[in-house]
Amino acid sequence: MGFTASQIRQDLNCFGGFGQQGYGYPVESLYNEIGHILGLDHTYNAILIGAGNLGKAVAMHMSFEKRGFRLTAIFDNDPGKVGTVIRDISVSDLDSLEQFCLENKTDAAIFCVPKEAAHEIADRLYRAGVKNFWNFSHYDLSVHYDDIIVENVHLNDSLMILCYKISDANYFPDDTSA
Amino acid sequence: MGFTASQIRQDLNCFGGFGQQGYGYPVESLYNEIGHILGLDHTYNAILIGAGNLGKAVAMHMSFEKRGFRLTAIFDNDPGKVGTVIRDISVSDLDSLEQFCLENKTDAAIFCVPKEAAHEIADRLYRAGVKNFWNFSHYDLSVHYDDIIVENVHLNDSLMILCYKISDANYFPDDTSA
DNA sequence: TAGATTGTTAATCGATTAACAATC
DNA sequence: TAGATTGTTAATCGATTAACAATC
Repeated sequence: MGFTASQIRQDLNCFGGFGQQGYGYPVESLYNEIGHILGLDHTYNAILIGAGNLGKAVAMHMSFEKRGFRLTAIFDNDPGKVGTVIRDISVSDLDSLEQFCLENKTDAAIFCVPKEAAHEIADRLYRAGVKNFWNFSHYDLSVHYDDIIVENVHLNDSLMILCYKISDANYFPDDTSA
Repeated sequence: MGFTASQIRQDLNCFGGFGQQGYGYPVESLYNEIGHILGLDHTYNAILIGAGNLGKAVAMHMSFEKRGFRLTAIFDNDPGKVGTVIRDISVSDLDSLEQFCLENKTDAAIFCVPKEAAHEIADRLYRAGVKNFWNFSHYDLSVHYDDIIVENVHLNDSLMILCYKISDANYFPDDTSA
């Protein structure tokens, strides 16, 4: 993966000693330990906001259980989508968001809404007590709150990075630094 | 955004001096300069491989023109998808991939295929001369080639990072380092 | 002139790498 | 014992921050 042996040892030792000098690391138990450090053995309840193409893709293709989550509900404000079933979950009306959060422990929100709707819906989630976000919207959620946890997936940034890599390689064809 | 003034100045000066001492930076021309540095004023031709939910979401919601790209074709191996239209582009059969690349300059591939198909299709693209990838597949394309450019969007990693952030915050509630 | 802001050098900080003892 | 591999300290490297001259 391009890491040095030294780096691996340093990084692991931030969390403890997992190997045995002269013998090596026990692969399976180290794998499990890393999963434990990451918190993958939790089961955080997550709700999906937005059942468009992106929301659908995320709902259908992610192995939430392997990553410490469980998808408990899907919300959309489009009446045409409410009631449709995605991966065994019936899409609920966004109006019932607060009620659902009141009745069901909700640890995180997967945020697949257009930029225009982001601020308002984020606000509703925050007031309903949901403060952890997997944010696919092109919107900086951290602007308004300092006690939320956000992991951003900003595809525009990613695409611009690709553009830069291609352009840079074209200008400096022999540069192998990338 | 959490950067210091010093860092902004240092970073900009990697590419030149864009401001005027005592006066400031001209916002609009600096914005354009950054776009130029990133290569956003290019028009790279990109093809989308995979017209599933994720591929559809990417095709429909990304402003390719603003990011230096133009979507020129969409391919899928599912006969049920071939011929359907996504954002004015008719989905082509994956069999015609090589022929298309032969007849149309193709700079990059947006790679929305399942892990199982990734290696084979990446190989076909490489042999057809496509060596720049926006990679949504859970597959490490750089394993086989050292002369390709890859920008990865690995959603599993992102979700595990969120899981870690939540778990870490729960263990150390007063730690503001995140 | 005084205040403000960039360009650029120097100082600081943190992460990566190297080295080596401890251990199998 | 010899070879190999981790744990841990020290050295190196690079990035961030601070400082200040140049300039409006």
